Amino acid sequence: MATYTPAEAAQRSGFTIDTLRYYEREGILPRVARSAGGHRVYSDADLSTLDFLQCLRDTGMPIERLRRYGEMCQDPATMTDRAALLREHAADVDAQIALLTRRRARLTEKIAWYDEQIGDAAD
Amino acid sequence: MATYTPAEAAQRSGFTIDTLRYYEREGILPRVARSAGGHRVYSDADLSTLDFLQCLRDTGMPIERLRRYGEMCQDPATMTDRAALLREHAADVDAQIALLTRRRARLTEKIAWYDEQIGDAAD
DNA sequence: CTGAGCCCTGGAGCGCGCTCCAGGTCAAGC
DNA sequence: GCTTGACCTGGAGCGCGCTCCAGGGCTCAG
Repeated sequence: MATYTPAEAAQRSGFTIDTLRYYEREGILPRVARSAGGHRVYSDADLSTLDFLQCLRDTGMPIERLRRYGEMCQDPATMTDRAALLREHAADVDAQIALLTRRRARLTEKIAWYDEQIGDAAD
Repeated sequence: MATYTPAEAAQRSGFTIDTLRYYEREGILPRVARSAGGHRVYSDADLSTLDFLQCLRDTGMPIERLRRYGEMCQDPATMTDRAALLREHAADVDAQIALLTRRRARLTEKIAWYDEQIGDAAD
């Protein structure tokens, strides 16, 4: 089991050191292990948690919901609830993708319209 | 050509009255016509502009970029630039959709994992 | 043992995109 | 004409998600 300094954890996770501290303060990330002197020592498990958190953030899950998920992860009896939360979130993501796709089509139309205008002007 | 009060424009566009004023102040929306007493009078053209702005906002175009697009729309000589801006934005939207789709797959995996855990526990 | 560079904590500050407020003007039904 | 409610302007405030800072402690190469 490898361990990582805050700087390493930041680099590998893609979050900044400040964000890692912030997530820990907010209870999103479980309390990270410490060295004798109080410095954080990240484990592989922490990194994989961070990796999944990145996925949730990328898909627009708000901090407050992330916090609830993080809390539930502390209690093994909450698996069903966690799965439910993720299923709900997945539905949100589907809606996002659907909206974005519709809007994207709109952009295509508008671009085509511009191209037409530009073409006409060239005549 | 129908006209609309601020309240009607807000309701039809889906933006709030405050947001409409804000967009106008920021130069995103061209200066809206006024009544003798100084009240805004929105036209069908304004509403269709707003509708397209909604599309750009929904796809995450930042205010500053919106402002530049709005400015360019004042000048008919900028069609090519506008088309270029939209093409760039469309590429961003494609990237967003692609990322979201990848993350969505990740969620599916995680949910499946939870379901497996829950199933095992039930035995 | 020392110095340079990480890291610590608590709390303030920031950028975005609105949202709200005070204090006053306009519009329209009665 | 008066009242009621929508609207005006300029500017302050807010919620989110970080990001930065001061003032100090840890660590490790030399």
